[in-house]
Amino acid sequence: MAHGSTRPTSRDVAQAAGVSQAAVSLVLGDKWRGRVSAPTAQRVREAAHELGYRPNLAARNLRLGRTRTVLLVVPALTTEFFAEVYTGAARVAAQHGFGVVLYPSPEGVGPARDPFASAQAALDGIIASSMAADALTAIRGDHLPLVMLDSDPEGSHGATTVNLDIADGIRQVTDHLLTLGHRRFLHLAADIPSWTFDVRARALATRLTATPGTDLRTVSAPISIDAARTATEAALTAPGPRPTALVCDDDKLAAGAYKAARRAGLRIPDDLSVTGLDDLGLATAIDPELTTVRLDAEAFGERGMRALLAVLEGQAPEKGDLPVNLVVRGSTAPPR
Amino acid sequence: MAHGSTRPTSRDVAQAAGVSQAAVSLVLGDKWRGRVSAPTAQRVREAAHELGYRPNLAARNLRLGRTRTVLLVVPALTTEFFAEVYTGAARVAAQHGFGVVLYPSPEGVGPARDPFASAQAALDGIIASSMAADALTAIRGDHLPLVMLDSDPEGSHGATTVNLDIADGIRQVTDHLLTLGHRRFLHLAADIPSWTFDVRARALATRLTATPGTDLRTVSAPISIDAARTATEAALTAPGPRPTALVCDDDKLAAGAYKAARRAGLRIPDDLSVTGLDDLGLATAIDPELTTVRLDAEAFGERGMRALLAVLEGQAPEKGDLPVNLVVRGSTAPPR
DNA sequence: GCTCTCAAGTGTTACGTATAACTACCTCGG
DNA sequence: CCGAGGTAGTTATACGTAACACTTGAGAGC
Repeated sequence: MAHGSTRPTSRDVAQAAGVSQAAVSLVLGDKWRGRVSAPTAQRVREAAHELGYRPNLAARNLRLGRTRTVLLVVPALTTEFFAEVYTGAARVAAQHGFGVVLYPSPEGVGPARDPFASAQAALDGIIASSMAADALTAIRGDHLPLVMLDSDPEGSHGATTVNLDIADGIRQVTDHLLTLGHRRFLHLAADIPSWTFDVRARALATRLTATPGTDLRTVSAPISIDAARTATEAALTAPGPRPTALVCDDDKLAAGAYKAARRAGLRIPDDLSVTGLDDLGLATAIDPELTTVRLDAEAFGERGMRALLAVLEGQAPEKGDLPVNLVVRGSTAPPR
Repeated sequence: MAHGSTRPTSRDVAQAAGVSQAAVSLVLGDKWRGRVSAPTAQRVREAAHELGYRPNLAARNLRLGRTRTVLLVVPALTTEFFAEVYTGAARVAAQHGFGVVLYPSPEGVGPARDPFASAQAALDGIIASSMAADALTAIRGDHLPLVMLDSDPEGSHGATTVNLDIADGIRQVTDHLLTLGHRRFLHLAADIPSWTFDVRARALATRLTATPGTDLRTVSAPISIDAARTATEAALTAPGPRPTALVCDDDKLAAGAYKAARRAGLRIPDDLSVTGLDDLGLATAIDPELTTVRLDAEAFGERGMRALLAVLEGQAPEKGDLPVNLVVRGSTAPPR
């Protein structure tokens, strides 16, 4: 609402066009065929444009009982991953006349603030990343249609789940490293309780226990370059035979590992092969470029939004995980 | 709204508590002192909690004529910079009972889609980055209170502007390089029409023309690592004396420059000093760590939100640009 | 000439909330 | 005993929209 004069309503438009408010609603709602004559409709449209009329969305939402607005709950936007998820979701949403409101759960841990209080919006549904699960207690109160991203299909209390095939990505990474001849593995795990990271650990362990003669150690750190560096440095300087392959839960952790390797005097990939997961811009910014698993974040967001739209229309969402694929770059090589 | 049963309204709560709907509104709106007895108020709160009542925001917004929601228009979220701006803005907003809806203008160029159609929200005001200026034509239609981030204070048609003191940042960078002994400069400029980048070019040129014996060339590229690499590589292999200092419009461009230098066989900082601007996480992920200008994106978002709140309350916003400061790391050294 | 149908509208209502205006009861000072 | 003032509520209304139910006039069909 402007400061000085109040903004025009459909009634003002009606008066300007010399028709009733109902006629304005019909015309602007594109439901006028057979109810209003073409010249009248044109007059209404002109009057609306003349006055700079914009429908009051609060009133429309109240009347219709739905908002065509969806909430996307993500962890803090510290990488571009969820920004791309948002882009994909918003694109599909726009095609269906929906809007997407982004709710990045506050950086710090602890139970998130009420997303509804923050994103003052009235909502039709929610898409939430499992990494922002602490926000979900507040969410589950309202039992809005809910789509969970990268979440345990079993433990999601009936919410629809949309997943990337992360396990397959880790299998591809592991096979790549095994084929190169690596046997001693270190897993740099993300120190965040989330199904999506459990999957990584499980897939890696499964593959390696099935391969005789291999060895796996694990170290974990919060997802930050500094924390990853510290944790990796400790692991690399620990007693015992040094691992030759370092599998990181994501690209950011890998970037931290690069710095640890450098400090420890190890060259990548000659002394240590490193892999990431995500394929962020960061992956090609560091030297050598990172061998990693490409996740199509936009497609992920699109799929999530399509699933939610399906739920809203009472249809069945698409099944199956989204494929991922290994991108081999310069950070992996046969062990010396 | 849930699928099966309809969700409870304040009238349902009233009935459950044995009071009128008005009393419920008073109690839950915390305006009951002296109007409703304490035991009754308690009963109402219990009934509301029991039923899982959530006020219908569409109805509230309609009634109040304001939404306590603000739109933040930013360029695509390809770095964490605007994510942090959002964080700061959202924090201040939450303290005042406001929500922030994020509208990243679509990646592609061209006039942006109508932000209102996308973010279905009814809005009280707008904060917009000058880098997303193409979205503004649609915005200026509704004359909502508007705060512009990093925008020309003169040419903003009366919108409030909130700026970082980028010019001072560039001055600090330039002085640092001059003190180290550099005389031949290359400016890697962002190929985006925006006041914030004009400021950089002007500040750099001003400082260098005031310093006899210096030389400045300029090359520009879109803000992407690959584009920056290509442009820089061309400039570094051009005929004539090679620049010894490369001033980049932001950190991402600097990361591209690193790759160009590597390809050209130049070592940083021995053969070429490089500076960035932003201090993204990227700045410390690359090797050597980047000398850059630290922009406090969260403070920027906070300041922007406070300015908008001031405008909404008819007060005068804070004046003065936000300070920035040089962070010297390993990418700058005296020329050989 | 009468009914029937159809086009082109209009009148009215409800969505759920916040609040202004009102009421009824009680207490207490004079 | 009366009114002033406070307490504890209630009733009624408006916000702007969408859509249902209704009206009116004109022409078609017989």
